[in-house]
Amino acid sequence: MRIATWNVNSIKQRQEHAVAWLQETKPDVVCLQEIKCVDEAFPREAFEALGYNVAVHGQKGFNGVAVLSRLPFDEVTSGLPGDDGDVQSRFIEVVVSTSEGVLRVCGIYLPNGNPVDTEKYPYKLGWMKRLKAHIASRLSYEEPFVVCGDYNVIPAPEDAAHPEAWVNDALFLPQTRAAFREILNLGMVDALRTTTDAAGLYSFWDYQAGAWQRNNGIRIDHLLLSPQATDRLRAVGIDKDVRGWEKPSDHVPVWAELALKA
DNA sequence: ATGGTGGGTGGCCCA
Repeated sequence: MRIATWNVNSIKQRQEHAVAWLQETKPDVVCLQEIKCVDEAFPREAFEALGYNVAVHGQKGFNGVAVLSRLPFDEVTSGLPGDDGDVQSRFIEVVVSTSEGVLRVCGIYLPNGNPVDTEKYPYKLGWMKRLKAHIASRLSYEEPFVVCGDYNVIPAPEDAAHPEAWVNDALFLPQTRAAFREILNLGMVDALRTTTDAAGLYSFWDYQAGAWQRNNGIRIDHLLLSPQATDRLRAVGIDKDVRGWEKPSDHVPVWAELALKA
């Protein structure tokens, strides 16, 4: 079972890329972020034609998350618990049944948090606190469970080509990294980092200043695994070549292969 | 070097 995450930066702009990438890599479950459209405008037919079930939690213009799955959804819920006043569409959770039991997947678009001297940074930290509480609650189920998406967190200096450029940024501030570590300390495992300590593995390159051409990247798209999912982890990858396609997203897909038969 | 680029919207915000 291959589970992938990809911030597409507008599904309308990236529909053809998404179809080509799905046909090439055939993931079983895909979490998409920054779809930037309302539910009704999501091009679900394009993905249904490839055999995917589609769950969407959209929003006009900004944010928006979706899940594509070859297996039917047993459950779909959206909205991160803990703040009824939060109207931003950044969280969706699904459950599918494999031949070896259930798999729970949360797709997240964690707030960016910049500029840090505005209300945006406390919103990010509050969102991370709510995410931690939700994950803690789900871990009690003792299921294979994956929380993947655009975390907008650079976990460590080796996850940036130029870490010194990020020291005052919401993606790398000590408080941000500490909040991310608190989630790991619950028992969640960073799929990529548990398989390699290599530096220079990135998932995002800014559109500006030739960041892609200079390989000035950061690793901010992550798959965090419950202990029961970690036990089944077989491979992790970053589909870096997608960043070199015509009119790309600024993020590329990241995926994990779990030993779970559909 | 306080710009640069690319997505949304609607007469600027967000990343």
